[in-house]
Amino acid sequence: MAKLTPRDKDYSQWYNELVVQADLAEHSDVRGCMVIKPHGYSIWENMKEALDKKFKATGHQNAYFPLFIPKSYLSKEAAHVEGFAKECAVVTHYRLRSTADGKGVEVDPDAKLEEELIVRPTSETIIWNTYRNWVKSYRDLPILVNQWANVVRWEMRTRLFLRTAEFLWQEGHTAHATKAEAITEAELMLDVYADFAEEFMAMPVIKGVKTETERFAGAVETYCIEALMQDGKALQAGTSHFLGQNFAKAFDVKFTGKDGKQEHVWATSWGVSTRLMGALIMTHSDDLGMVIPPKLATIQVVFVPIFKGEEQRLMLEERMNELAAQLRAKGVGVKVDADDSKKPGWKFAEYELKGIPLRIAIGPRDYENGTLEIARRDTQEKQTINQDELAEIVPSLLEEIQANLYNKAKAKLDTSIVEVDSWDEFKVKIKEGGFISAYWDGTAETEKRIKEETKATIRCIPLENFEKKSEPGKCVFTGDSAKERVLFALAY
RNA sequence: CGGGGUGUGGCGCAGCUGGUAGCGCACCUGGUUUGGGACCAGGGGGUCGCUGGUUCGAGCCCAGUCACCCCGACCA
Repeated sequence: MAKLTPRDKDYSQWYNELVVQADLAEHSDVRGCMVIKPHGYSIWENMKEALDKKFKATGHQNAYFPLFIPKSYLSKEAAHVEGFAKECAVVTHYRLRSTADGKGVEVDPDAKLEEELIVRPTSETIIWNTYRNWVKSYRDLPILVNQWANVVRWEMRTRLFLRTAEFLWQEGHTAHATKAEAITEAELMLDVYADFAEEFMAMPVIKGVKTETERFAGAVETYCIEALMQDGKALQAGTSHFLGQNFAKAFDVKFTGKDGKQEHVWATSWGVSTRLMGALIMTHSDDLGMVIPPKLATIQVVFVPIFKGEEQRLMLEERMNELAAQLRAKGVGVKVDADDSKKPGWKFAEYELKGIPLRIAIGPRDYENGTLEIARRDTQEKQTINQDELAEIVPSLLEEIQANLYNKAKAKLDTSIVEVDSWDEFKVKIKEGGFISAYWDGTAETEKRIKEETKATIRCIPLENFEKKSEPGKCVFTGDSAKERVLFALAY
C-alpha cells in the first residue's frame, strides 16, 4: 500500500485518499454510492450502538417503514416536496425483459407502474401516512419511534461519507399532543446528539438553530449541531426538527383530547447519518492516517510480536494471548497479530493508518525482561512498561486518549470562533477558516448576499444567543439593527 | 449542467515521432529474513473504457460516446 500523501494538495483529495487507504470505504461502481468496508463499518456499528442506547434511555423504540414512497405522498406537504423533488430516484417499472438480440435486458415497457414509487429521501411522508392510523386519542401519544435505514438523495456531487447518493442513517419521528412537548423533544434529541458527539466521537459541537433559508423542508424550526473540521470548514453533524403541525395537517393526523376536542398532532424528526464518519475522520486524522477515539474502536489495542523463527513466534504469541485475555476481562477490545507473513514495521504502519488507539510490541528482549512497548496513536508516544502493569494501565490510557482527542479538538474549536464587527474584517477572516460570530439583520436577502460575496453561510444561531436574545447590535453587512450574533463559516 | 483532468494486469503508473505492450506494488513457488512498510531467484496475469474512422499497421492520430475524479452550480 502506498504511503498516505502528506497534506501538500487539496484537503478534499487528502481526505478521499485517507478514507480509502485507512480501509474505511471506497467508491462503488454505482454512481455516487460508496462501499463501506468492514473496518469502517465496525466504527459505524459502534456509533449505532451508543446512539441506540441513548435513544432507548430517552424512551424511544425502533421500527421500520418501507423503502418506497408512492409519489402522491411526497406532494402532500408543499415545502417538503419543494425541498426534495430535485433529488429523488424514481421507480417507474417493475420488470425487465430480454432484448431482441438476446444479449442483454431492457425495461419492459408493459410493466409500467400506475403510480411511480420514490426511493425515500427521508421518511416523514410514509411515516405520517402510517401514524394517521395509529393515533385516535391523546392516550395514543406520544409516539417515540426511530428507524435505522438507508435513504437516497440524487445529489449532483457526492463525496465519501459526507454526501453519498445513498447513505445509512437513523431518523426519529415523534408525535405529541402539545406543541411544548414536541419542542422539548426536539431540543432533547439535539442534546442527545451533542452528548454523543462529544462523549464518543471526541468531537466538540456547537448547538444552534438554522435560519429560515437553511431550515429543513417542512420544519418550523431546525436545530443542529455544527462541528469544525481541521481545514477550517464547518460540517453539519446532526439535526433535530420541530415540525409543528405541518405533517399532521398534510396527512390528516388528529387525536381527541381529554376535553373531547379534535386537534392535529405535533411532530418532530431528527437524524444523524454516516456523515458522522466523515466528521470523525476530518476531526482527528493526521498524515499517518485515521485516528479512532477509543470509545468507537472495536480493536482498541493491537499486539505486534517481534520474532525470529517459529519457536519465538509461538512463545510470544502465547504470552500475548495471556496479556490479551487480561485486557479482554476488563472489557478492552484486543487483536493479537501473530501473522508471520508481514514484518513488524509493516504492521506498525498499517495499524496507524487504520487508527487503532494503542499498539503493543513485544520482542524476545521484552520476553526476557517481562516488559513491553506501548505506543499511543494520538500522540505517537512510546513507553516501555512491565507486563504485569499492562491490565492496570491500558484502561486509563484509553480514557486519557479519548480525553486528549476531545481536548485537542475543543481547543481548536474555541480558538476558531472569532467575533467580527466590520465587513472588511469579515471578508478577511472568513478565508482563514473557522467560525465568525457576527451580527446579522435577520433577513434572507442579507444572508444570500453574504454568501454570494464570500461563499460563507450562516451555520446556525447558537442556542445560547438564540435563547437569551440579548445585547442587540448592528448587522455586519448592512448595518441595520440585529437581534443577536450568528455563526458564519465556509461549510461542507 | 458548466470548467478542468483521468481511463493501459487486482492497485498505482510509463509507453517519445504510429511498428503488435512495460515498470513498481500486490499475487503464486522456493529460500533467507523479522525491534518502523525485508531481500534474492523463478512464475502467473492485460480484447489498452466503448464505438467508428484514418492507415499496410492504432494504446498512441481523428470523431463520437460512456464512466470516474477535482472545482463550481446544487445540497435537512
